[in-house]
Amino acid sequence: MIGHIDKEINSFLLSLVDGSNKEKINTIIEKYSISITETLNNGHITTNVCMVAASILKLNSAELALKLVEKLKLLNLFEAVEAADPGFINVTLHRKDFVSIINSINDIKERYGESDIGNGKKIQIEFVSANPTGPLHVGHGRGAAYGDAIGRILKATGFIVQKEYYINDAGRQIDILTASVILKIISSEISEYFPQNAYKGEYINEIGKNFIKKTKASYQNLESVLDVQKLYLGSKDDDEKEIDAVISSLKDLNIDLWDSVKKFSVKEIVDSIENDLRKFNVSFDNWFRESSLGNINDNSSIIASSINKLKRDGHAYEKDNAIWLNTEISGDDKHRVLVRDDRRPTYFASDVAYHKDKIDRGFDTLINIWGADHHGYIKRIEASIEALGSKKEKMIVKLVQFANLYKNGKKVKMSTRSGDFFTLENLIDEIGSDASRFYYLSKQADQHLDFDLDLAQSDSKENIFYYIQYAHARIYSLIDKYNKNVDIKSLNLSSIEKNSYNQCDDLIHEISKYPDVVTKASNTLQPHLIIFYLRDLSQLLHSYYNDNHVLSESNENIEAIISCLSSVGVVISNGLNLLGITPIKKM
RNA sequence: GCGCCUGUAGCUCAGCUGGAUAGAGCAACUGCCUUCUAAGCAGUGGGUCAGGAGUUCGAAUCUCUUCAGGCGCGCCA
Repeated sequence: MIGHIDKEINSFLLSLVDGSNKEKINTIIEKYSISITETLNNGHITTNVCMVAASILKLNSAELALKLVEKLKLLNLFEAVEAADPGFINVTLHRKDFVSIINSINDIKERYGESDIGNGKKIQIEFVSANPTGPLHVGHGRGAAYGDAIGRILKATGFIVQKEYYINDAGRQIDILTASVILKIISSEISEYFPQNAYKGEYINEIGKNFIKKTKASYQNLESVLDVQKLYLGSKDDDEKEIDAVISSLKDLNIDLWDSVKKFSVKEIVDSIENDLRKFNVSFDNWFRESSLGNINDNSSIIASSINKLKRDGHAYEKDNAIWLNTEISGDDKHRVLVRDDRRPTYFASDVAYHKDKIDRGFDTLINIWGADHHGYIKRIEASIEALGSKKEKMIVKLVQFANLYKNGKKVKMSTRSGDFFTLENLIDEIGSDASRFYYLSKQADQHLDFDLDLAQSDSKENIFYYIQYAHARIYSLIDKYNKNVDIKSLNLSSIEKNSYNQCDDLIHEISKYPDVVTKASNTLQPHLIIFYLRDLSQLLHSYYNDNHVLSESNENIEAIISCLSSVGVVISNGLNLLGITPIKKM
């Protein structure tokens, strides 16, 4: 129906102007909206086109509205078409058309809400990408839930989506991890030495033990392969220098042991991260390793060729023995170092090469989901994208703010270095994957979130997660009670169609809004819109349920009601699925 | 100092590509379980949308400005 009106509006607009003003018409078409009304008081469909047109063409909006009303009436498609101040047009559908949404939903089920607005555009979403130096914590959980949800939403709206995890398996943090594991192995046998800046969590111990178990044949006696007396070269005055000294002496002492512990540790941690994410119902299509960008000294590597191209094109230059990138192109406030004066590349250099590689892989849009503390990093990456000859608009960075956990009314402390923290796995074990995802997504991603564990487990209406699930469960238990084997599509809708039963009208109106909600969530990358919509829909369902005793209605009414409630259930289920949450049928 | 985010009911938040009387939950008060799940429903009270100025037929929404809070500004990752 909206399609019909849209078409009519376009020809109406063209009739208002002569050929020279086509540009203004396009502006109007871009700006006006046509949508399902907020409440049934204003009919079923509304548009503000006359007000928008009036302001751009300097005409009177009320007069335009009257003209358009006449035109729409001539179509003979609607029950009523009315103008409302100061220029709204409200369309009331024939009852049969208004109700027909029930059958279409029951017909296409899980596809209701899907669209092709993405038009097959290829989008890549890179998220989580936590350093493989320890388990995922609750901060990572929010990015995981968010990235996965927008992946599902974009896919449902016609985009081709790839979800990618970038593994920082090269660089200093990994060296510290490797050193930590080796020192744990030694210290359990030989000495107690452990630098301040090494990783200390229990998981380091576990990795050490597993390494010994799996490789005891080749490294039976650690003392023979590693002369630990030489370890104490490091200066103990400076924590940073100390760990660096330990790293380089461990490498010098036995590079084979170093490499094999490094490989083993990264694998152990990546496996455990993948495992946690699986429990969280998050999967990735691709795991990209920083190490695959290659070595800066190898001219054929991605990282070297990226830097060489930047230098060739005059965007990167040498100064003070380092290589710098001019990032002013994007409004960054200073130039950034790509390669240090000791010829080691910075983290930024890897990221420049990584983004070049992503663009070379042919995506139309790259979505990066980063912790909000990285926002200062956006401009320099944009600059590198432009400098490499692409458009910075290709990349969209979505920032995810920190989440604070509260338990028994108190903030749960989190600190990574001490090794004592609340992991994502802890969270899932405590309240479940679905409730966790729900609360992570219940607020805009770029704003601080207070995550209340007690609320997420409580039995009250305040716990929106269960409020929505309860609505879904009520519908299915009612259908079961009516007839466990009912074929919904065979039910007769006539008593709602004939308006002899209209208590479901608010529900019907609400479910007809759902596709707009999904579209908006996709356009704005905001999954929380779906949560708030589902809460409103659930509220209408609970209210209806309380006021009406379905199974004591006439047979004809029951058939129509069950059919309608089933379509409501489909919508709740579809919405939850877009968030990666499994709808429940029994509480 | 510069950049980003935020300020809406006592509390936690929706609403922000401008649109119809500013919404919801909690808390307070009042009702509803012999009937399909009370993890529910109905009702009452509660607002200078931080302050000011501007653009507009129309501003919580856009612009400017002031105030308040958070975060970021490494040859760290």
